[in-house]
Amino acid sequence: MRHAGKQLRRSSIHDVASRAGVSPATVSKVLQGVTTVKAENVQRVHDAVEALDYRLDPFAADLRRSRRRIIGAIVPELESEFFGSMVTALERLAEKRGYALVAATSRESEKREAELIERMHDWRVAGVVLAPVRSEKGSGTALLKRYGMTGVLVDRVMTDDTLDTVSVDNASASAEVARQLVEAGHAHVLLLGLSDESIAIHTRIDSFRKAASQLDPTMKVDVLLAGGDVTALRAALATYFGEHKPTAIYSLFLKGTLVALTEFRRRGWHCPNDISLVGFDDAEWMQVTYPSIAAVVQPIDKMAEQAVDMLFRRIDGLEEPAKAHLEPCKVVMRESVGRMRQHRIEGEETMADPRHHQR
Amino acid sequence: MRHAGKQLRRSSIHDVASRAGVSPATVSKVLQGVTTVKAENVQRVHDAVEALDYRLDPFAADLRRSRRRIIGAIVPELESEFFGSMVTALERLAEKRGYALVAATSRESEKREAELIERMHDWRVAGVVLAPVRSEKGSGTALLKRYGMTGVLVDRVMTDDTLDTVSVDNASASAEVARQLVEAGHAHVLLLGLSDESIAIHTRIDSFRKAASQLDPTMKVDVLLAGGDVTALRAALATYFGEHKPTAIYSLFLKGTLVALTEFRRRGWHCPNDISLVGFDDAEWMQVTYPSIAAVVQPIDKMAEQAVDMLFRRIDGLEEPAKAHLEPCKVVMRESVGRMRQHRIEGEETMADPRHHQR
DNA sequence: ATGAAAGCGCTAACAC
DNA sequence: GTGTTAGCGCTTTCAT
Repeated sequence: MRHAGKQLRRSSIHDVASRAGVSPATVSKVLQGVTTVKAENVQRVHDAVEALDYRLDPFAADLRRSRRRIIGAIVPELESEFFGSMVTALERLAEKRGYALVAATSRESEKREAELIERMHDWRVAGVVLAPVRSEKGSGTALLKRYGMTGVLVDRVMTDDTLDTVSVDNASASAEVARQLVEAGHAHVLLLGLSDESIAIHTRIDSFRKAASQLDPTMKVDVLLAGGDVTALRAALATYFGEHKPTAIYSLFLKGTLVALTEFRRRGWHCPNDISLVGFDDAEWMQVTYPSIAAVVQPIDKMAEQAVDMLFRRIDGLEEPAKAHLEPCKVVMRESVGRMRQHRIEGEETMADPRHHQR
Repeated sequence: MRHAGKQLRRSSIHDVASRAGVSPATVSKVLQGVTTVKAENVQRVHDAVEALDYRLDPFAADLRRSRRRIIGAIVPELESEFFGSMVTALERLAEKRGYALVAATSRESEKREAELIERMHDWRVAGVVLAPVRSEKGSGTALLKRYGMTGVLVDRVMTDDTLDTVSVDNASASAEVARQLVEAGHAHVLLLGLSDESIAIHTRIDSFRKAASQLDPTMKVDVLLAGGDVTALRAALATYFGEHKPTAIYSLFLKGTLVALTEFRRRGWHCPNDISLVGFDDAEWMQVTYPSIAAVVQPIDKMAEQAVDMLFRRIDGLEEPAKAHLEPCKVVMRESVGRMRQHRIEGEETMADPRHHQR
């Protein structure tokens, strides 16, 4: 173990070889744990490695092997804990299999997503986990196919695909939200989302509708889908509240929950007194605020596990039709959802009268 | 542009060369924009590239050049928006200079941090941006030096270092918090943190103390530093409240703010009526909750810019003593901080009586 | 203006 | 058991 300053050239396998008095090939064998090397030479190599502070260049090795021990991850963003946790989990799982994970953010841009896929292709990654920007119709999955890359899609459901996908059981989750809202006596619910092409979002909407109308045919379900960004949604919600007053909001995604809370603040409304709120996506802060915010929690680690499993099955050469894996969510009701008085026993359509106290 | 299935071998520079009827060397020149190539051949090469869907293997190129166009980022975690935003910013900045960023999480483990530094070393990255685990005394910076790697530390102040560092002006920020708290009439403040070795935290404490005692010599400042993890802090805070009742808490880090909020909930306390709260680190949710939470906001993008600037200056060969860069924070007061009645005019030491309303 | 040759650091046949 | 040889895909003198 030698202290090194700024080295001009790092020692290579040749240096180790000559110091150990063997050939580079032997060093390579020792380093890979091939057992057919004479014990004495194994020792000499190890000594040389130690003396020279030698470390193998994995890229050079991979180059020769024509097979990169890297898997790529492309996520829309890293600013919210969902994808942060996702990447962390993927990293751990990939490393467990001897691969390094390189993550990149598409920053919600389809163009950048495409560039990143090309970069991963150029890097000859063994596989890529792609969390597509917004729509799963995106060019991303097409590119993956076009390049013959092995990949799996996460956080989006399958469309037509020849690609394995891992996502959350949106239908069941939404149905469960509907069930709980109906049971709590809510008769008018607003679903809040962005009008992207995402099938996931539409599944959330449709299953909510279906479940709700089954459990309470009279329930009124509004859907507010703003095009574009969060600002548009904020404006749309403000307008909506000018004319309607649902007893609960079911936000279809995390930012929607924030938008709802913002608008509540602006109007001086409080959960659950004035309105109830439950959102898709959980976050750490949601349980410490007052009121705590009800949420559909996605099993991030499970999704990551599934994704990496499927990916490596493909990397290992499995040939079989693409599968769409669905992981179940948990719906965690918290203080932001109030119970309405006697569900419609006297045909009443009055406003909230939660049993929960505010303060 | 040809549609490819699973390719057995991607076309290499040789394939392009032979298709274009030139040598690989010429292709390489064309690809690098060397101007001394005959226009006709330039065209032929481009045509061949197009026809074969050729893409250069950057790792092979880097290998030959003995210089990897990669910079590494090592962060403690990606689950909170701070480091997520940091990595996103670093990625953008690195790419602007033609480098790819590979990020990895040390998961708050010094051991893993060391392993990651070694991996970056093995990868021959051009430089690394390291956000050290907890203590900046960590082995991380030592390893960086030992390997002669060029790197910069972020989010931690300089200790003894021969390494450039970029951090936040903790002293000014804390002094400003003290000023605002004193001005709001607070006379007893609890500082809440983890007892890691971090100089940053101690700076925050010391400057708060100093500023506070200057502005109001009678102010009582308690400091609660729990060893280990967040659970320990939660317990310590619960105990502390058994005996003391400050009028405000200044949380020294994000998780502390969550712990404080948790404990407030458990006790049924509300901000700012029962107690005020301001925390180091801002988050998106803090402005939409009720009450909104006051926070010291760190200029993440600025820090990233500084870090990348310094890093590349070193990569480009600059030799000069390491510098410690300090970026100023903004202190954003929000509803969680209340104003106490007439600051001690009649020697009163009564509890909160905020002018802000709760609901 | 171009190409042959050498080589970045490594691995894998295949002889010996 | 071990070394020789021949690359992986690229760049870069250096002749021509």
